[in-house]
Amino acid sequence: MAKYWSIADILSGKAKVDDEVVVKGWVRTRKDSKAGFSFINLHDGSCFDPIQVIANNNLSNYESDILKATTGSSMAVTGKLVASQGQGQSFEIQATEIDVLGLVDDPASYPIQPKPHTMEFLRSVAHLRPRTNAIGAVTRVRNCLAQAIHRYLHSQQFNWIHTPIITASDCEGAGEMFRVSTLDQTNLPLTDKGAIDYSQDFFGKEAFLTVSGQLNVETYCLSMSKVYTFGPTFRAENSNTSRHLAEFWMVEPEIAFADLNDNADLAESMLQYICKAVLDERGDDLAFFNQRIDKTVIERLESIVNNQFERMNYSDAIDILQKSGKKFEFPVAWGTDLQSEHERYLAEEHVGRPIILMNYPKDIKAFYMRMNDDEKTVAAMDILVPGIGELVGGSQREERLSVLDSRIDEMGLPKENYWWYRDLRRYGTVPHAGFGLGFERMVAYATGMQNIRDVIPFPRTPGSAEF
RNA sequence: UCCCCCUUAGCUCAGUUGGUUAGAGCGACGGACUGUUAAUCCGCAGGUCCUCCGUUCAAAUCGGAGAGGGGGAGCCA
Repeated sequence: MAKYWSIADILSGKAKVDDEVVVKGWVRTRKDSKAGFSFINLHDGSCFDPIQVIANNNLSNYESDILKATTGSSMAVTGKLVASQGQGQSFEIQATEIDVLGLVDDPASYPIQPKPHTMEFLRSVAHLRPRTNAIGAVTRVRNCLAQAIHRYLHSQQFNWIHTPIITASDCEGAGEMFRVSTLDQTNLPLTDKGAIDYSQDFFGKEAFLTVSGQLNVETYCLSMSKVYTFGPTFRAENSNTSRHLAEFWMVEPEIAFADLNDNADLAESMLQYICKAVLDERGDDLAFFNQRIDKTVIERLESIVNNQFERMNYSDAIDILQKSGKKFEFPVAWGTDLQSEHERYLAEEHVGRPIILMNYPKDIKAFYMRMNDDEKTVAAMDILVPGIGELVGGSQREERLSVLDSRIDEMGLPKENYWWYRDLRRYGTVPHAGFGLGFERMVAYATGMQNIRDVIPFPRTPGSAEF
């Protein structure tokens, strides 16, 4: 029995010429030569390139099956690995047996035709789009990034904490939440006062999908020292942009005995590591992205790996924007949040590479961010990258109970909801910090894909949860 | 949530001032040629002009409503 190989292993030279091999996959193209054979480009997802199979017309099922195998058909091929006589590939398979497993019903209307498609169209056939070059390449880069994140953090002795998806604590405060309920929506139980009686719901109280694992992961940080979450998060914001999803993945490292600079160091080092991993491991896919999607992708990744990120205080950024002589649609003033156009100017024009903005005004940031000595700013940081904008958001956390309490009061938050979060400051508190990396934004940055809906298999956005 | 744009063949798009039988490229299919690889050449098929209502002698074209999609802004990751 010949060995079943992945196309990646064969094309990278792991099989020997003259070996008998088996490959299985889907037909990308088939061209028939009157010289008495067909060229079949077979793809199995293991790498960017398909392998070329030569099917002679003396195969018993040549007329009956092989000539019917159009683009998208599946087959198992047994044959001899040989050096290619043609150009464009080093190896090819001289087939001795081809088992056509599944034909394509109606080739004329098969959505994935051997021609360019728009991303908008491919979204409408999300169940078939992984068969395209672009989405296949995105899938491999996405996987490479995910594996690299785990590998990097593991090598730094981080523990991966599986924080909950369902949360019954109404204190995450990072955005609108999706409700989780098993109550009969057509016959809701009511309290004496006419409100919905959630005490009868599944958890005995209101429950939601998480918008961030940060508060939960902080609890493990204050025991395990270096931890992270990596999983899906949900925001019920009515955001309709190429950078937002209702369901997305987020990496949130949290480190104890650390300040904002340690936090920025970690984020920078992790981003450099994972970008290097993509450069090292996915050269085939990057070559495609660089040629067809965004001619600056490789250059951009190399620039991340080879350069230190620019670090800048919020206040200095305001100065730079005000002195830029640039006319912005929104005015620049200390104390207001930066607009997209401001972030773009800083990352794309002023420094031309990723920039870490630090120490924002306290009034535009969350309650848990650590108050600086000036009592005007907090130890927050955003990493802005050209083309995407905000890729990372993080902060040093407020570890002093009294300061945390006054921030909670100042923002009018219900202190009782935070009892367990406050306990962390009562029992052995330490300085700690962390950040969140939007995983899809990272994939978009690493591939040059312009719309975040094309870097996640099945995008969920307002009004759209098809498939 | 706000502003703008789009919807015509499997896909990408033309379609003039409202006027006879709605076109092209790609793809598919058939043929020629060919160790081809974004092949090339010839031919053929393919239409609920998003849906509904209205204006009109006449609507792909004008008006209204609805559905779907996209770009930008805000929110953020």
